[in-house]
Amino acid sequence: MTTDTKTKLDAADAAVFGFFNEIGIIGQLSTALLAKTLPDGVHPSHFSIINHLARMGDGKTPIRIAGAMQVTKNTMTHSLRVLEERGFVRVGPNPEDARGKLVYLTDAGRAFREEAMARVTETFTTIMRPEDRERMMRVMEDLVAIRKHLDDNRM
Amino acid sequence: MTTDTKTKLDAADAAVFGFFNEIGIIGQLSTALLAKTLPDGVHPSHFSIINHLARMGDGKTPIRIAGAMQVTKNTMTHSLRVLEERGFVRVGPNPEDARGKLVYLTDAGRAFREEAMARVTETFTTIMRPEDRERMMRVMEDLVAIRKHLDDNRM
DNA sequence: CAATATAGGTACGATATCGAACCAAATGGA
DNA sequence: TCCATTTGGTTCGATATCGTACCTATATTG
Repeated sequence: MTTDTKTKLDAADAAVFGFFNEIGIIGQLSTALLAKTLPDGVHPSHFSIINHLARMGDGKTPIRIAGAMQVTKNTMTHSLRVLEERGFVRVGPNPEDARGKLVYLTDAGRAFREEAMARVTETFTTIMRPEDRERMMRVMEDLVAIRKHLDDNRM
Repeated sequence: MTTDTKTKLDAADAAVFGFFNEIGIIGQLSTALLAKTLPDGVHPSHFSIINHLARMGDGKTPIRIAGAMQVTKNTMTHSLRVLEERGFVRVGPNPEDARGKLVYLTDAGRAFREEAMARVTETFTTIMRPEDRERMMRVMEDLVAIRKHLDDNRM
């Protein structure tokens, strides 16, 4: 029985490892595509921050954004400085905590997001065939569930 | 008709964008997990190179590895130097091309991979519940197809 | 109330990655 | 054959990210 159990476990382990391997490759390829469609000097991580603020609402603290982006607060300090220099975000004081700050999207930031999303989406949809889109729609529900579970169980 | 077509296109576009968004988040979270299980000084990209050589066979040129890893040749030069210093790979001359080199895994490199994979897999399987694994198995086929299509259509 | 602990941010040094420039060997015409 | 082009690889300067240390302000506890 031990060998049987072990064999099953190994197969399951390999499946899990393979899943993350596929995810990693697709993520890398799509991030590379995204990077190419962004203007010079704008890193995918910058776009990701703007996108997050637009989707989830702005007026968040740098720490919260760093947590959501899975980067350290030092990295966020740096990224926010770049975004502020470009006029995409505004960083103001936090009225509720004299130590903290709050980050707001500017009109220029929102406009930049719209434009970038249009270009990126055009690139993506050009490459993806109808059958690929069907595959994407088919797996979406499971992907969302897995993402949520991972998100809720960070270590 | 134009508006109808446009509406459908927008919905499909949003689905494609959403798919890559989910993939990106899962990829980031899993890479962060991987990084935490690797020993100090070993970057996920280093593990990825070793894993690639073990799976696909070693004796490849740095350029080919760089292409597979989606990084530039400069980055590969740097990564291979690190891996060589750690004794995980051996870089020798290419008998067929005096300009080129060939990369081989050492016994230490293979041993390191075994050990790292065991730790990583343990971390992953600890977090993933049975229902998550079912989801993973369910989406694997579609993910592989999408990955292959993206891989064959790099731009 | 004072001392300590905690949390938000920043500064600094290190590594990973990239783009551009460069070198050396191979390749392919004229 | 010889020169131009291509290809494999390195070097250099720049940015993104991280870990550690540090500062300041809030929170906590005696």
